[in-house]
Amino acid sequence: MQQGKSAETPPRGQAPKRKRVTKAQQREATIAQILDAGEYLFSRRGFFGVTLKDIAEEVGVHTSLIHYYFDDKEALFEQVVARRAPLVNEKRVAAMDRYEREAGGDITVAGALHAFLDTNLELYDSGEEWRNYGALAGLINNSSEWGARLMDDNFDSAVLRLVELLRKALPDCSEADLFWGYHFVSGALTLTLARTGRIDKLSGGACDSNDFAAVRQRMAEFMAAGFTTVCGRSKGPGGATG
Amino acid sequence: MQQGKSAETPPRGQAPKRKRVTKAQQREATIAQILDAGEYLFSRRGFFGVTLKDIAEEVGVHTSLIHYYFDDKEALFEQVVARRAPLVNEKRVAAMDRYEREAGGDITVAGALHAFLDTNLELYDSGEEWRNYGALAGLINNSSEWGARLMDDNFDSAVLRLVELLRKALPDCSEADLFWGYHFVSGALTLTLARTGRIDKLSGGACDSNDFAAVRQRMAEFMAAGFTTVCGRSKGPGGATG
DNA sequence: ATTATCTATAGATCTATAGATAATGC
DNA sequence: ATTATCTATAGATCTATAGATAATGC
Repeated sequence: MQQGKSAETPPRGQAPKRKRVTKAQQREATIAQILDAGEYLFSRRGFFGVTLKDIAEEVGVHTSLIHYYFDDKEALFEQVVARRAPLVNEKRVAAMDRYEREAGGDITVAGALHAFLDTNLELYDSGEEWRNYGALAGLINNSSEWGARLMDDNFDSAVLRLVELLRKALPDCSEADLFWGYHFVSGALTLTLARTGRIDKLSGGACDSNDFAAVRQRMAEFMAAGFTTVCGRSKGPGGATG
Repeated sequence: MQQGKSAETPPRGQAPKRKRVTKAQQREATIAQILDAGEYLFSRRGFFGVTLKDIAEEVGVHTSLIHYYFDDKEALFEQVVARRAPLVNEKRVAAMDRYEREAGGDITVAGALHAFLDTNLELYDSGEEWRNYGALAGLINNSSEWGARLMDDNFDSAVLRLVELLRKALPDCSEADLFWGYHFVSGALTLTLARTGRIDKLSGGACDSNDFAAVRQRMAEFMAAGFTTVCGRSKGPGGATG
């Protein structure tokens, strides 16, 4: 079913192996291939549904090579998750910083959510590796303890920055309302990233799991209205529900 | 770590085995225990993270007994999912039917969502078995193909009934807006059911993953505001955002 | 000399089946 | 006689390690 180790097709779109490169380059390239393959496979079947052999075959190397580069399966999984998280956070924070600067004192819920979500949805739609990574995040976010811990470790900082903006937009909103609101956003976002295809079938074709542009057109406004309503009031004139 | 096979502690709250019962009763009891144990374990670690031996030990029987009652591991998993789905759907539909009857012609988005969500959140908080089942649904909903198919097979009917009500409340809303809205609701709901504990830590204690009453107080109104805003207009006087 | 990769294998599972045993059913 | 449960085991993995091999590094 998979492309196997045919020398013709370089696995997962990586460069073909061994082509006049230094050892350091070769090392980095192989590690990246293993992480890519793990990301791809873990995103479909979860931690326990993937064997090191699956990953090794996807890359076209022997299983023992994975042990050469990674302590164990769990460490590999955590590195898969950790690899792209910093860029996710940087982009989120950069977008929110920019928004805050441009908004001056007039921060709105919708504005903050647009900054947080739109950049993010674009990133997670910007290539196969990001689509896989998003689907993996979707799985992890709905998994019990271990998943919650991984989400904490990797994504909390930027999320707290969002909540800070929301707090400025809704100064009278309770902490519980703010964080439950974020919880709803988080569930909706990670289900989107998971691209399970459920909404496609359910909607009889009106929606397409892979149409992130459609999500961007709706999600920030949808959630902003929720925050504004639940928190009981918008922030003064020119409120957030536009 | 688990309670093992101590004869004193009946596993998963089931009745102790073999107590003057007919074979049919014994059969049903054992099957129920296996499904309960599977539900519990699958909800924490997913399909691949649980072995038949894990389940057998949790129940206190031999692994081969699971094969006696179930074709294979996959069939067991599907039966775990299928077992409680009819009751979920019945309760959802009954609540929505009642709401529609009582509302007369004046169906609101918030009313429909309250009917769908509140009954559901209550059910999923009504005992350990329901908490486990909800967490399992949370996992499945964010899993790729197989998960989406299981959700379709088990939960579509009641969901389509909800969309029907929403369509009546928002007659000018596009199908895409309706179903994307449901997609957001679905993600938020299944993350809630998963009870991962993430929001507890993130909010510094302001929220508690297990406080479904707090979710009930917020979720329907939050989502109703989202639908109403994204669909562009509410349905005439006395609209839905109250 | 170092290191990227492979071969070989240990030891521990895992799912599933065949067949034995010990109850209940009638 | 039937059936709920257990014993024993086949055959297939799975993770991980030890040690060999074949490149690059200097």
